[in-house]
Amino acid sequence: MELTDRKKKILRAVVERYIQTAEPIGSKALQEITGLNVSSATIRNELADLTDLGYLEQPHTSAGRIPSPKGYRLYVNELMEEQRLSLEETKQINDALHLKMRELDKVIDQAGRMVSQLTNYPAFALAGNPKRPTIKRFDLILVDSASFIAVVMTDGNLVKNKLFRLPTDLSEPQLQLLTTLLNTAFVGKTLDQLTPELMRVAEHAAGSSYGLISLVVSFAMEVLDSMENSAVYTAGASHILDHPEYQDVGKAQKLMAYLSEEQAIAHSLALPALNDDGAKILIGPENVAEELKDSSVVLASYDIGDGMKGVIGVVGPTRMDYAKVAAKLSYVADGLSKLFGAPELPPAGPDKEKEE
Amino acid sequence: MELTDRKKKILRAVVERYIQTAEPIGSKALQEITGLNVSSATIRNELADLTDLGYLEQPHTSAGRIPSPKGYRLYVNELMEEQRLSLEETKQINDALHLKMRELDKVIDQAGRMVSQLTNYPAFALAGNPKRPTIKRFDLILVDSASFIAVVMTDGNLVKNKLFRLPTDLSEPQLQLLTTLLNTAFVGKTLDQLTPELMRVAEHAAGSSYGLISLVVSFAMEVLDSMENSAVYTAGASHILDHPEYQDVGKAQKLMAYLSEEQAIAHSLALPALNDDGAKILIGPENVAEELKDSSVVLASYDIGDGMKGVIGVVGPTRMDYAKVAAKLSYVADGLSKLFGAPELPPAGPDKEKEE
DNA sequence: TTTAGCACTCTGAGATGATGAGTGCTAAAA
DNA sequence: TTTTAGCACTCATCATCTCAGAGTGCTAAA
Repeated sequence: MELTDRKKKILRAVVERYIQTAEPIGSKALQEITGLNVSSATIRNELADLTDLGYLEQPHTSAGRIPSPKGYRLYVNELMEEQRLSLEETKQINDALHLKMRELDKVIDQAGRMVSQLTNYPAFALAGNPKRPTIKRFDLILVDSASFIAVVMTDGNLVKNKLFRLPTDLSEPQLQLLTTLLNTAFVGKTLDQLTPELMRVAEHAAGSSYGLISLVVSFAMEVLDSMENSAVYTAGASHILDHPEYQDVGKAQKLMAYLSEEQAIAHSLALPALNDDGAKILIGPENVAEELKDSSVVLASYDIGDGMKGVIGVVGPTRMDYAKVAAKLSYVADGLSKLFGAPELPPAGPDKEKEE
Repeated sequence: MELTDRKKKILRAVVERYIQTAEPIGSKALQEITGLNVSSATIRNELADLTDLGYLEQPHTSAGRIPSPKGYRLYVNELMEEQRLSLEETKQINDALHLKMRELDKVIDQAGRMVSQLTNYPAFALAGNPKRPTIKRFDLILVDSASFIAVVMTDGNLVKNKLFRLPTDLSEPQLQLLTTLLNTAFVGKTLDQLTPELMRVAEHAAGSSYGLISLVVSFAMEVLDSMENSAVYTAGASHILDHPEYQDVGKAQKLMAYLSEEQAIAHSLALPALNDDGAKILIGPENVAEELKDSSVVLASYDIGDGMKGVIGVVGPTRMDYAKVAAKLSYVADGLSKLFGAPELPPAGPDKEKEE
């Protein structure tokens, strides 16, 4: 059954007011802020209807009404107006995004922090890989006779390195041989395909430096493993204490403890949203995790390139300012997609008038 | 003026009991737990003395006594017995330390998390460099005609890399030339010494690929910069809510906000302790930071090698179990020093009976 | 120097009652 | 049929009060 326009208008007023004040709102106040030309008694009747329909709740008999999760859902789906960010806000985000950008990890971490600061809610961010990552190439760099650097590049264009210091000496040709060997034997393989048999074959081929094979390969396995179990970056957990719904320390503690369970966030919350476009809003009991049943989550996904995607999101009370948060989050997610999509570099020449 | 033995015994009992219960303790209870064969009235007299001397405090006229910061200090300096870790505890720490260990950053982060979990207090960890870092060598790896990997190694044996994708083509000889050029021009320089003039000279020498110089060098500058402004890893902030002194949300919030100010932790707290050996304990007002004036901090430093050191620490209420925390922290710090000090690798051959 | 005794202080937990916001219902008005 | 005014009723909140209990400081005797 569709709600009448008047009911919608009242519901919307309740939600928006409650988002601001965190206090139940009564018929008289609604009469004023809705601008409807009806008496408070009429509004009371409407409120009673909305309550029967499950859109509103009453903390106690003689308090005003607050939105129920169902009420928020209707609000988000139908009543909420898309929020435009102010110029100042977009500028702020752009500036932060174009700050120094190093490794993928750091960018994601930084983006999470920014979102948290921007929204005043705790935020999390992660990169997820829908395919199983594989190794794309190996390079070994001789540093001195007893140490070398292994550089491993994956098909997601992620590059990791590690410095190995050895108890024995090592020569350039030896390293060259190893590099060729590694590249022929292990490139294109997923974590599972790096079997002990494969290792044995390669080790055999490596002759006297067979021990190094397993060292470098186990480093490569670590890299692949860390890509599959994507790291989750959280930021701004202390913001939950800003909001009156978490003045009860017990509640705050539960939520904060959940936020530090990175794997829970990754698997039950973020990864399922990896392929949804736009902002996704999960209100109270819509959340799978028990700890989030009376909080809400807003998520947005972004493109990293090479088939990789990422998710960034915030957690807050159900009384969250969904319109604003969703707008900011989408904007940041778009910004990240663009950042990753853009060629790494501006055209080779910097802004100098030099010419050879 | 030295305290009498009896006074010390009483003070110690007050501190240890208060650490356990977080509640003021009165003369009668002390009479029992100290085992002193004197009446509660005598103890009352002693308590009055200790209070006059500033070692104890009274929350209100008719409550028991609690230790003052000065009391804790005396306890920590003279009365506290060194805590031995149980076998189980040392095993737990060892296991955690020998987990998969990738990059320096991750190890430090992981160690912080572990300490937090171990002590139930929020923890932080960082690496600090007493000298100004310099670049030790550059390597460029051609990936395909339009992209290459820059590998930068610093004198702290830290290796970082970055993948560059170019809008124009690139050849192996070109890259070789660049590598040589970078290594001759910029090795051994600190961040400050990478002047625009130096850049100009090198760019000139690079001929047509002069633009790449500035790209790689600015990456190197980022690396140096990130080493100077060492990252701080914090973990377990939610633990502060476990303790009754932070049931007041306002207090908890202030402390949590402070904990997320990484630079504050680094500069005013951790780095000054970089060269102290053993555990360092800062009680309440002994802390420089305003936000920590009624909390305590326990710190321990560890060796990373190559002159680099690191600090790991926890933050908690002044009513912290100093003995236990200091013991755990020292143990972890020692473990880290050993971990970093050990040659990266076991002897080249793994545990196989193969021989060529 | 120690102890017993006692008056005194102060907190914390209940109990009590007034206040006021807000409701639901009824009956009249539109 | 919908809207409105009127009114009795409910319930949280706040301030006030009392009371018990824990713990103290002081005095005078041991």
